[in-house]
Amino acid sequence: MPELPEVEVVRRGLERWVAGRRISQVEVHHPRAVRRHLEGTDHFVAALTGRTLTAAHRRGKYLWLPMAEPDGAPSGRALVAHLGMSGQLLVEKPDEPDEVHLRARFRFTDGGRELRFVDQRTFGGLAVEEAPAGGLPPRLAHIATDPLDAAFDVDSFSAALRRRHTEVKRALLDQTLIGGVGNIYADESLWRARLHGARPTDKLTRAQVSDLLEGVRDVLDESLEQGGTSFDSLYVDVNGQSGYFSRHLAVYGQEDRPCPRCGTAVVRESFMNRSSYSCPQCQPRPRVRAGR
DNA sequence: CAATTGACCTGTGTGC
DNA sequence: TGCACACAGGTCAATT
Repeated sequence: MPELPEVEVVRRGLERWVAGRRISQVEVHHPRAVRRHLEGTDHFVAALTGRTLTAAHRRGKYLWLPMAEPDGAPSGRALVAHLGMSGQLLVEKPDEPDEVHLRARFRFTDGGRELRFVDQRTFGGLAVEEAPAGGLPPRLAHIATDPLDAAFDVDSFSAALRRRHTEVKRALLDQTLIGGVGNIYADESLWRARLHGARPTDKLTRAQVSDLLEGVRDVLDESLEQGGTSFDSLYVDVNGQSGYFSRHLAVYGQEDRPCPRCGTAVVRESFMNRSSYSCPQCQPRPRVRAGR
């Protein structure tokens, strides 16, 4: 599934292959793909047709592409995309056969490769949103910056984290606190920081928060390196999975396999309706759990 | 107001 | 062979 590094790879691909091109035609093949565009499918199509996509930006796992009017003036709006769990943005020759789960297609006035949104499970989606020139769309304002962003503020993150009364894994997954961290990176970061996900955030020391943040930063950096290996291809691909998943995961999906640090068997626990993986030796459960 | 839970979705794998 | 069901999990509305 697309995680932050894969989304960043997609952003780079869009920047390279799509930015600067003018849309000639838009097809929506599944209404659910544009459900976040509240004015409806027709409005979505009309808002994009004839406009130029001028750039590609990312905030957490969200992407947005600002648009320009036919005369070149900024339109004050942007195409916003979220890949959900199975979404892909592909740049393909027009004669490539349609994918089974093709949800939307964008053709361009240059007659070149088209942009396709393919999404098996339709958790992802597209919308046209207000977006001030050079700024963040207000609809994405609640998404916090990520540690790869120059604007990320370590001190305010640390303070916010320790002000919370919740478990540390919940906090890592809370996009209003830190952007871009999903289930996989949360588990990997916690393992690196030797913290169990159920540790209460308000009891974390400054040093533990610092270790945790370093873990997040390292795992994002390393996986971006992996996911980045294929971004030179013509496809704006989401399959960064191959390299990263097989080689770099210490605990995620590694139930019963030895912890790379101490050899203890990794355990899987159910948490927030999803799986959590950890090393019971390196990441002991807290004695007093967060909550009430 | 902060924390937490459930709905949304479909392909894949497993057990009976 | 076919069926039922668990699982994957990001986001947001609804609820506590």
